[in-house]
Amino acid sequence: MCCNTTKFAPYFKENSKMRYNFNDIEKKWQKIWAERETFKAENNSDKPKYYVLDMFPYPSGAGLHVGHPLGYIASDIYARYKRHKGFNVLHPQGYDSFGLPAEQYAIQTGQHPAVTTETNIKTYRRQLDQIGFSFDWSREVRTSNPEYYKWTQWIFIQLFESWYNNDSNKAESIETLVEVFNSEGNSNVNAACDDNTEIFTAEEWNSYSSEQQQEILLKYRLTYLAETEVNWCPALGTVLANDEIVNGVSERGGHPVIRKKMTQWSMRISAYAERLLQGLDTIDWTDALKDIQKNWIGKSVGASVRFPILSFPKREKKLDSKMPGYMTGGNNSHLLIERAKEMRTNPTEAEAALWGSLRGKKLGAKFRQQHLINDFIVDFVCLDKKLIIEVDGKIHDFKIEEDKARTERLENDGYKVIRFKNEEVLGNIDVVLNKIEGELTQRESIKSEQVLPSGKDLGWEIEVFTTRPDTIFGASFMTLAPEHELVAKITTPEQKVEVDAYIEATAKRSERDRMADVKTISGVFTGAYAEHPFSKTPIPIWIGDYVLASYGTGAVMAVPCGDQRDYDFAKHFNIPIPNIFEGIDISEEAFADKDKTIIANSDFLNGMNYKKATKRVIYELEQIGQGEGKTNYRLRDAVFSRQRYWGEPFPVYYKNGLPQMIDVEHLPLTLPEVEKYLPTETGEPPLGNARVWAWNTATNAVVENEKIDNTTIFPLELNTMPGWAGSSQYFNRYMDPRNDNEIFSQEAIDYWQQVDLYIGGSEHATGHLLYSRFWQKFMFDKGLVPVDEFAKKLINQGMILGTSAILYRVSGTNQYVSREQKHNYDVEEIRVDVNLVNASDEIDIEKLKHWQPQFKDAEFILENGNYTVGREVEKMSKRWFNVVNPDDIVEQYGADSLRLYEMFLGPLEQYKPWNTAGITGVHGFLKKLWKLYVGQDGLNINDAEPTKDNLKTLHKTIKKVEEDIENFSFNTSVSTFMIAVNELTAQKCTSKDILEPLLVLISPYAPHIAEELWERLGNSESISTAPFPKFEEKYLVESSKNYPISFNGKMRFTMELPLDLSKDDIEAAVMANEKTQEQLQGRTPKKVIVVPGKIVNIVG
RNA sequence: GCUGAAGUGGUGGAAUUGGUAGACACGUUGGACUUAAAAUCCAAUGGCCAUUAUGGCCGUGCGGGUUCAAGUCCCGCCUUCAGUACCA
Repeated sequence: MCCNTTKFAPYFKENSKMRYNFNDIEKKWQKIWAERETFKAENNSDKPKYYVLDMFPYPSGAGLHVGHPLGYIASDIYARYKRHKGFNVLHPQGYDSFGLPAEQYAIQTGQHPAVTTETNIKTYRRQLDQIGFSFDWSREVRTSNPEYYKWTQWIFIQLFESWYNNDSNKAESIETLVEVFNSEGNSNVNAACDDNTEIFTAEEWNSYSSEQQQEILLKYRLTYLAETEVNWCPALGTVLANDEIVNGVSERGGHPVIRKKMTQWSMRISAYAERLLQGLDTIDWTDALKDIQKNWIGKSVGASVRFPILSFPKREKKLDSKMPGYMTGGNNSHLLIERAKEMRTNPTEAEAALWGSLRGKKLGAKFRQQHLINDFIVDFVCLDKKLIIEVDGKIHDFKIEEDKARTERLENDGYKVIRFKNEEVLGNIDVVLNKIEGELTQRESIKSEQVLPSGKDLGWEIEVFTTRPDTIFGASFMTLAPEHELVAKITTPEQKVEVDAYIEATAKRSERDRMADVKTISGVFTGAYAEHPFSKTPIPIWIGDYVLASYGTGAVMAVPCGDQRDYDFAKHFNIPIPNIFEGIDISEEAFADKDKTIIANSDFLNGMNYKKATKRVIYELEQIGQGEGKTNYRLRDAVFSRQRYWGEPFPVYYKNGLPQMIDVEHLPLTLPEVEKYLPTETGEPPLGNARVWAWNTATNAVVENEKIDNTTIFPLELNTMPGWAGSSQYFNRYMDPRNDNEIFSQEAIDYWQQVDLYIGGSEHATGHLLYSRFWQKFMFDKGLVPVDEFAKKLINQGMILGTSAILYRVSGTNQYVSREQKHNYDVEEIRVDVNLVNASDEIDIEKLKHWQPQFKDAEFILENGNYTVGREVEKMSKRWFNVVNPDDIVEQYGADSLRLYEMFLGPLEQYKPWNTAGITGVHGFLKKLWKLYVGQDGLNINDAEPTKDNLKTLHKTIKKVEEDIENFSFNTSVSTFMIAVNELTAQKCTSKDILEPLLVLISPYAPHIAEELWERLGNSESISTAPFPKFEEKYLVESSKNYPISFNGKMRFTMELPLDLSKDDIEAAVMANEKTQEQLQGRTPKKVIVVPGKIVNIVG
């Protein structure tokens, strides 16, 4: 035995070298590529540049599944192809390594997210390496590295220091804005800013305190602090962006989401709405993706119209109207007057705040403070309206009975008493003032009984946005969102109860309920009327929850004849539906087709079409000063704060509650250590747990929290940045990733310019891909990048889906029934590991019993001795147990097989279920390819002159593969390779002139086998930069064509004819053929169509 | 509802401007090799009807239309997927 082994060993060794030993070959070349840095890109080169980028992955604990590499393989093929075509190719890879899963894991285990992330990245790297990607790993970036997020923080500061000038249509330094404020105030500034920004003069600006100025500037900055209503997810303890919510629950984990008000950092992306829209026309992205972004930006063009509010209808007088004068004290006045004076000079904080807003008829009525009424001192009173305002401190909680008696007595005298708590006044004075204002308008003046307060006199008006100003004469009512600020002011006393009840009911309904319930029509009349700008007729004002406070002005002019919702609303509440369309029947439904509209019953708009009428009505509105043309966008500013640990810290500390930026030279501000990754007990973000998280402005260092003195040492921001922060400029950082002085050098960005080809999933359409475009445009405005779109071309690869395996458990038992019989039982679906199931959908019951304990004692109702599982195609996910790992495939078939197979599966953009059944096909192809080059005894290659057939096969392959790669049709080029190898094998081709160029064609797809065979052919340089073979038409030129001969369009037989025959000659030849006569059976054809080189069709 | 994409054998999918529908694979069936299995090779494979090699009919979601000729173009539907959703 021993001797035999020794004797045959050399033979086996030799033989194994001749086999397609993919595991050895792939390891060998991966090592060589890494050692020689074969794919390292230089920032300067004589070659033209090409930048191919993948969306970098989040390194999750589950590792790569077979879906991840799909896009990477496609981009790698393209990158390799471009190298063959003589380009200097940048093809980098990195990790989007901040994110929720690592943090969730940290919360559960206490493991620092950085540790988990590092482990996961190692796994990713190993998995990526074994697939043989041509990444330039020397440029790797990780968003969670301080050296990287230093620049994320830097961009944040740049945004903070900028405002958007709508006149120059670009972002500008905040300094330029301050200059304008100093010299002329803000009345001429045309900026993207908060809606509630007040107008001030230069004098006023200069009189403001530094804090007041900073507060005003925040309303202009491109990143700003604002109290916003956010999507709060209690389970995750964080705010979610709209695109992180799917069907009302969080995308991650599926937890419920509620609306909540919080102070948050926001990004003023809305300033860029129009440019984000226009820019789409300049880039080569798919229409599908552009449409998603267009919809998301949601531009609508129309007009803004202002409707004055009319007087309320008269109501009966109930109040006792004896004139009280201003001396309203009672018998004990002399005792109380001194006390009242004292209280006036020493008001509480809340009283002082409120008085500041009530004094000097600021609300349109005179108030007195600490005034005597009978034997009471009331805080504030408007004698004219007999309205008393009381501001209560904590002590009043214990004097409820006393207060009640006092209120009763005052009300008997005809006063109305409203009470506020200190916190209400200090917390949100606007709400308080709004309520007071509402009360004032509801109460009659005792001085003037005949003239009622009128909205028109007060200058109140409802502003609406409409896309159909041409239908303004069809407006028969108005609807306000229940949350609209005017609602409290204009509602008449008669309607108040009903309106309040409706508002309360709406507030209780969650977004989800509102969404689910689109059909129910609800609303309430406020009792108030607005005046039509042209007809001057009164229009009733309703509230209804179909109007959203967050879009437009939160108010609509309802034109029931032209809008179905308005129509339904009008029908439901019996509101008139005037018809303003010529010859259109609106008795059944509204008519919304604006292109077919001719306006009638509309005064000066009669007889006009939509376009003309719109133009005219806007002109008329401008003439009377009640409206103008306006464009609205659905795109909202993006909330940028997350109540999370594992994210970029904001380079921000707080001085007197106002945010201050840390100087750029002190970046990065690194994440502090915390003991717990959960929010603090007081509900602060996890960074609230950090003990060393204060900023010392003297030393410019992070110091212990105890040292905070608010003079030199200040608290730091506790929120962190969202996931998209780190991914919004990473593509530019790859150009110069190790630069510590700049985000990237001028030379680097000038050389690489922008991404030429970007490949990634379309699920990022309204997230990463929109935010990145926004930041790129900002960087462009700042002169930092040469182009304002970061990716010239974008391809969306489809997702590879899993095929889940489903067991059917009979309800309430531990019995499982096979698929065929499930309809006979009441069953629940249970997903199980797909690896337990064979290709015929039969499960291995023994393995299943060991898989999870619940199956140990389970009973199975079989069908023909087997248990067949149900199948469901869905997203690959750990929780569906349908994840297929690429490692096993690589182990069993090799990386080249995996690469080819993923491409062969179907068109790149298509969503497709993973199914390993076909992988033997491409693996067989590689073996066949190998055998074409390597025989039992060595290479099959020689210098034989190629035959005509050899050349024809090669050149048609060159042509097809080149076209396919340019069109990203990778699946068809795999077929083309198969055909080529099948043909060359049949031709017994051994010619080096054919087989060597063929390797270059295949190399982008299957680089390992190509490199190996390339080397065996005697090449010492890597195949990766070998020139792509040149296609030559002459080898494909044919002298004859096998014409399909069809009769009435149906192909019956074919006929070989020379290509240089004329039409007539072809016709003659075909007619002379006996098969033609057979088909015709004596009939004479009516017509013979001859398309030379294509087809012959005989009609008749 | 609106916007976009798609619908082709048992399966994944081909078909560049209208011009031989089903390339290339998988699977299945039969055969060769083998003690056997694997691997490999050969043949058949859209359906139906015939069968003497030859043939015939029907077929690209459904119904119409344009054309010598339609998977491809036009009109009207159906279904699936994705995005968005009371957006004024």
